[in-house]
Amino acid sequence: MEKVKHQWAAADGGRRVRRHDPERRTRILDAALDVLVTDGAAGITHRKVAARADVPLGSVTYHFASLAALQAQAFSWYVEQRTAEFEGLFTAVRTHEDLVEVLVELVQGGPSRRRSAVLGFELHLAALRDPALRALTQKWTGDSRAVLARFTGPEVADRLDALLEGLILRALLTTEPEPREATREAIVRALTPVPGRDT
Amino acid sequence: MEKVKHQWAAADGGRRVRRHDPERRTRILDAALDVLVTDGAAGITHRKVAARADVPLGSVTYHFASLAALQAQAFSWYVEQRTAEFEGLFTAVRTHEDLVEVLVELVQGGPSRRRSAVLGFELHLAALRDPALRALTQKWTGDSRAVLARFTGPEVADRLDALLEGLILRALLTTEPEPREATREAIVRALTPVPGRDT
Amino acid sequence: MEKVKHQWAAADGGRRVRRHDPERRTRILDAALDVLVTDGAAGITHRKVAARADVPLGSVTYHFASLAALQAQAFSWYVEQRTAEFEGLFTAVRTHEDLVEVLVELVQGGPSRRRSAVLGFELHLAALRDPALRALTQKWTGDSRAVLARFTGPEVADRLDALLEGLILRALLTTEPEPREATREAIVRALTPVPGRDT
Amino acid sequence: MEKVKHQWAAADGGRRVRRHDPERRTRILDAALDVLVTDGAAGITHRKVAARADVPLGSVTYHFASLAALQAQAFSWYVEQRTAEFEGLFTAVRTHEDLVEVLVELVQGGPSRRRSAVLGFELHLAALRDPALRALTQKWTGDSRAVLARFTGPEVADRLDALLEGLILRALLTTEPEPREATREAIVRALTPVPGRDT
DNA sequence: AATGAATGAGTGTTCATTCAT
DNA sequence: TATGAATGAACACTCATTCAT
Repeated sequence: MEKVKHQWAAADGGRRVRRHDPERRTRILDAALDVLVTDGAAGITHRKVAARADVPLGSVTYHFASLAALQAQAFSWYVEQRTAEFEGLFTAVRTHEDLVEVLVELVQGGPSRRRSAVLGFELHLAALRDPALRALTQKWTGDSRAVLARFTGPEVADRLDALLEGLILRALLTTEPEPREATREAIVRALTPVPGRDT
Repeated sequence: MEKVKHQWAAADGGRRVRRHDPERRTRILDAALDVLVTDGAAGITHRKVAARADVPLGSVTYHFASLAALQAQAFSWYVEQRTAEFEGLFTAVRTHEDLVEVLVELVQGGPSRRRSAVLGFELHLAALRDPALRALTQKWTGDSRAVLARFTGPEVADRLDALLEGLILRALLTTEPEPREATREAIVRALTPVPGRDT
Repeated sequence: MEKVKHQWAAADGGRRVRRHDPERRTRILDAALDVLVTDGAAGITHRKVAARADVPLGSVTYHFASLAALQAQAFSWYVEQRTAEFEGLFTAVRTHEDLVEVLVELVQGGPSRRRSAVLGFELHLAALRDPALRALTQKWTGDSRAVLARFTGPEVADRLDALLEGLILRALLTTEPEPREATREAIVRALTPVPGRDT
Repeated sequence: MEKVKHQWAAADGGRRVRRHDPERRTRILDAALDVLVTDGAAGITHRKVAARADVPLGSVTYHFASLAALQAQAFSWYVEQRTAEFEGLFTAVRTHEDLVEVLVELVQGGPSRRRSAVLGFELHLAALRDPALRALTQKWTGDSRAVLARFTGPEVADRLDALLEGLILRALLTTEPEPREATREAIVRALTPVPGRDT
C-alpha cells in the first residue's frame, strides 16, 4: 500500500501544492500515448496513465470524462503532432530525388520513429471499431495524401501512401531490416507514373 | 437477462448432458477468432469466447492453459488456414494478367475477406509485443513472399507484399473504396521489374 | 439467500452511503484475524474477511495489495497486541511465586485465551513457509524470551519459553484439560536452575 | 496443454497399461503428505497430489471419496508410521542417559526429521477444526505419552511430552539452532521427579 | 478545482467433483 | 476398474467510475 510520492511533495515539506498546471492535460495525453505504445489498446488504464504522467489518479478522471474519451483525445493529439511533423518533412524537398530520400527515411527511420508508427497502427485498428476515431483517421490519411499529392498528383499519392503504410508495418515487425536500396526501389516504382494516365 | 441455453440442454429436459465433443477445441479456436474480429485483441475474454462457442466457461480454461495461449493458438490456426487459402489463389495463375487479376481481387475482395483482413492486422499488432506471435508472423510473411516470388522473383515479391498489406489495410479502413483500376495500377507498378536489377 | 445489509444502508433508505471510516483498515485486520481463528490460514479469503468486517469486497482489496499482504499485516498486528499483553502480565510480578502463578494462568487461561493461542500456532505454521512471517516470529519469540529472562536469566527463559509453547498447544488440543497442579509442576521444573550453570 | 507422460507409457509403446497396482493407494497417501509438507493444508489439491504420485488425476478421486477423506487417511497413515518409528527409538534405551540421548536426538534431529515434524504440527492445527482428526491426535499423543511413561511415569511423561513439542516447534522455526547442551538441560529438568510427588 | 477512498462489475484462473467411456 | 474430459462455483485481483471532502 505504499504510495509513490509525487515529485513536488518533497520540495514542499509534504504539503500538497495546488499549483496551476496548464501542462497537465497535455502531460496526461502524452502519458496515455506512452501507455498505448507499451501496452496497446488492451492495456491502457487510468492507473497506468496516472503513474506515467506522475499525476494522482483522480486527476485523470477529473480531466477526462471517461477512458474512451481520454484515448480519443490522445489519438487526436497524436494525429495533430504527426501531421505537423509529416508536413515538415517535405518543406525542404525540391527535387524528385529529395522526395525519394525523404520517403525512404520515413520508412527506415528506425527506433526514433517506432513510437510514432506503433501509435499509427494502434489508431487504425481502434478506428475499425469506433466511428469517432474513424473520422480522425479519414482526415489524417486525407491530409497525408494531400501532402504527397503536391509532389506526385493524387493517383500516385494514393498508391504511394498505401505502399508506405505496408513498408512501415513490415519494418516494425521484421527482425532483419530490409536493405535501404530495396525500400528505395519500391518507392521509385510507385512514383513512376503510368504514361498517359497518372497526372 | 435470459441465459442462452446450450444446444443440447433442451433436448434433455433441462438436465445437463455431457456430450462427446471431439470438435470442441477447434470450435473454441474459431470462436476466439470471431471474438478477435468483433472486439479485437483488446476485447477478448474467456467468457466471450465460451459464449460464442456455446460452451461452458470451464471448458475454455480446460482446453487452453491461459488466455494468451488460446489467443496464440487461435492466431496460429488462422495463419494455417489463410496460408492454405493464399496458396490456393495462385494455382490457376498462368499468365501475368492472371496474376494481376488475383492480386486485385485479393485487395478488393470486399466483405467476404474482411474477417481475414481484420485478423491479419490484429495479429500484426499483437505480434509487436509478443515474441511468440512474432515468430508466427515471420513465418507467415515468409511463406506469402515465397508464393509470390514463384511468379515475380524475390525482390519484386518483397515490395509487392508490402504494397498488398498497405492496400488491404486501406481497403479495410476507408469508407469509399478505391476504384479497382487504381488498385490494379499500383500492383502493376510494383510488378514491373527494374531493368537490370530485379530478376 | 438474503444478503446482510451493511450497517448504514438501512439508515439511508437503501442508497449506499460512503462513510468516512478511518478505522476501516484496522477493522479489516481484526476481521482477518477472526477468520484466521475460525478457518485457519488455509481458509482465509477476501470474501470472508469482507463479510466479517462488514465492508464491501473491493474495500479489502483496496486497502491491501494482496491476500498475503493482508495476512502478514494481520499477523503483525496480532503480534503487536500480544506482545504488549504479554509484557503487561509481568508488571505486577514481584516474587518467584508470582511468576509461577502468572505462567500457570497463561497456560490454563481457558477459552478467553483460546483465540490468541490459535492465532499463535497459525502464525508459527505459516511462518514455516513464508520468510517474511518468519522474521515476525523470530522477533516475537525473541521479545518474549527477553521478558522472561528478566526474571530467570537467558538459559532458563529459553527452555521455559519452549515449554510454555508446548503446554499451550496441548491445552488447545486436548479435550480433558490438564490439572493446574501438573502445569505448575512442569513450570517449576523448568524454572529450577541447574546448579553452577544457569545464571 | 502438453500432458506429462506417465512413467510406463513409453515402455509400453504408448498404450496405457492397466497393471494391478496395489501400492498405488499408499503412493497417493505419501504424495499427499509430501504436498502437505510443501504447501500446507492450504495448498493441497487433487492435482498436486496426482502429479506428485505420478498418477492420473482420476486415480486420486477414484481411490478417495473426497479431498477431506484423502487428507484424513494421509494423516492417519502418517500417525501409524510415526508411532512405529517413535516406539522404535526407545527399544535400545537401557539407562537414564540413553533416554536423554534419544530425546535430545529427537529434538535436534535436523532436516531428516523436518518432514515428520511439519506434518505433526499440520495435523495438530487441522485437528483443531476437524473432530475426526482430533480423535486421531488424541490417540497419537496418548500413545506417545504411554511410551514415555514406561520410562518416566505418567506425570513426568506429560510435561516431557509438552516440552518436546515446544522444543521441536522452536527447532523448526529458528534460524540459529539451539545448542545441544541447552536442549539436554531442558529435558533433564523435565525428567527430574519432584521428590515425594512424581512416581 | 482537485483528490483519493471507495465499490460493484467483471477478469483470468483454479479446482473438487462428476461421469461417460 | 480406471480415466480424463467436463463444468459450476469459487477464488484473488483489477479497474472504471463515483463522490465526499
